[in-house]
Amino acid sequence: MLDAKFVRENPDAVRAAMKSRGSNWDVDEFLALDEKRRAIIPEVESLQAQRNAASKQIGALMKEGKRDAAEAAKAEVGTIKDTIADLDAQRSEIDAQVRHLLATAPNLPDASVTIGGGEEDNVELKRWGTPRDFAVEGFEPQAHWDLGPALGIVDFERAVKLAESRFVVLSGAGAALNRALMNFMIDQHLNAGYKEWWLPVLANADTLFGSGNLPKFEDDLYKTKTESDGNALEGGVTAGQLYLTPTAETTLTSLHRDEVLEGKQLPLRYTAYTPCFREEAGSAGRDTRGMIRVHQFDKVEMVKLTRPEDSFEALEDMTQQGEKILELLGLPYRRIELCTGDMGFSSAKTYDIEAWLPSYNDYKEISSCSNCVDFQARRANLKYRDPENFKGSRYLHTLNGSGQAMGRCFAAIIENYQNADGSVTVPEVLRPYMRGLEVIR
RNA sequence: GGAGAACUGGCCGAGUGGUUGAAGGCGCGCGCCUGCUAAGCGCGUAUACGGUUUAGAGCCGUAUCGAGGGUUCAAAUCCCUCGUUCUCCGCCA
Repeated sequence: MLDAKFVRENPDAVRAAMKSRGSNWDVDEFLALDEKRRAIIPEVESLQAQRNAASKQIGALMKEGKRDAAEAAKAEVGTIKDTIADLDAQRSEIDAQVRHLLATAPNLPDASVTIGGGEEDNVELKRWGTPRDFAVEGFEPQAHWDLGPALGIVDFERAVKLAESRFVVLSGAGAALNRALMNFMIDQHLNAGYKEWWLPVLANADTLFGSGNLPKFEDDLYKTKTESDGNALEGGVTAGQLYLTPTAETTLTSLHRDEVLEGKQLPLRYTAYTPCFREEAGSAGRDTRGMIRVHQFDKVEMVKLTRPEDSFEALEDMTQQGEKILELLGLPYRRIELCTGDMGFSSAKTYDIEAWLPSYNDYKEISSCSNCVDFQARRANLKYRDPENFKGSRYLHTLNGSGQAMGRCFAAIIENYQNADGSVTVPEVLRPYMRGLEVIR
């Protein structure tokens, strides 16, 4: 969420930022509502002050036994009361509108981010590793959606039988490889000082609001209830509604929601494995084959809570931590800095890590690391205090990054490590996690 | 899923319609006293928003006693709905 005060005082900067993102968020609508709101507040409050003072007097008169005087005063206050009720109604209407507007405003891109319209304007920052030249090796590489089923470790058909399309079943060495990836990744993060968590994969509306998934992206989420099940509450949220989490970012970031942390505790570095659930409602027809875009996938997530002044350095560290996983797995990758037009809703700056995928003959996103600065902190009320440096409490900064998306990593491994005979060599770092298995055949 | 009890400031805890933003205690901060330690004494100790101010401090106002709504001139106190916790019952990996 943006700081209302900042928007009020820097409307041109916000306008430019929204434009750079390709967002049609209406700064002027906000300013108009904000002005109305700020006009009505003193009015209501001074009337309330009058009422409170008069009520006190009535109390005093009653005590003195002056009943008639008290009754007269009551009648007088009655008219004030009506005016207050009227203004109050106006205020809560405007408040709701302001809240909704602020809740649907995307974060402001950091000044360092390249201005651009979309994917084509992203900036490649580095490459690591060299993709294998299968032509030199004399065979045509198979895509993971052919290779996996051929090896009997990936089964799309049975996934459809059990659920529907865009689900995956893994078996035998495939299931083991997936589990190995999870343990390998988490161990790497533990070595780097992250703390491991195990989390619910159903979360409530407050949690999804804090991360920025609600209210704008409800269509991307699986829900436990339909609208007709319960009482509709304010904000269109169904009573008792839970959502399948699209990423552990949502829950990891909300762990300290409505808490005030001690500055000494920061930075907090958290990691968690969870399955992730996405409707992919808007992605019909994209990446329809294989396990690149599915409704349920596994991910090991990293989240950091930092002091504001440390967050951009923390983003570099976190991105490197994500890259380290791919380096240890021997997967060629490149790092992309997303331009303003391609960044996610909550992010001020995002690096994507893309792994080489022979089936796409291209790099494909496997990780996304973002600094959300105080955007999620404001939504989730995440604060810290540091009495030696300032009075009271301040919003901290939140960061999140995949480390890594296990399904896409799985695909990258079997494609990049495939052999001419259709077998797949297990990356060395994973063998200890697979009871020593060297080759999947 | 059913029944009962509870939910007050950092913590404990008083408070069933009228100077209660909230007694008292603990904790914490500042000061005093005491030749160490311990004890004692005094003062202070919520947050958000709005106004005032160049800014801060200060001052004024409003809101906040689980959340939301209602009754009333006036609600921590009365009513309704919801949430959470605890106890008992049911079900269950």
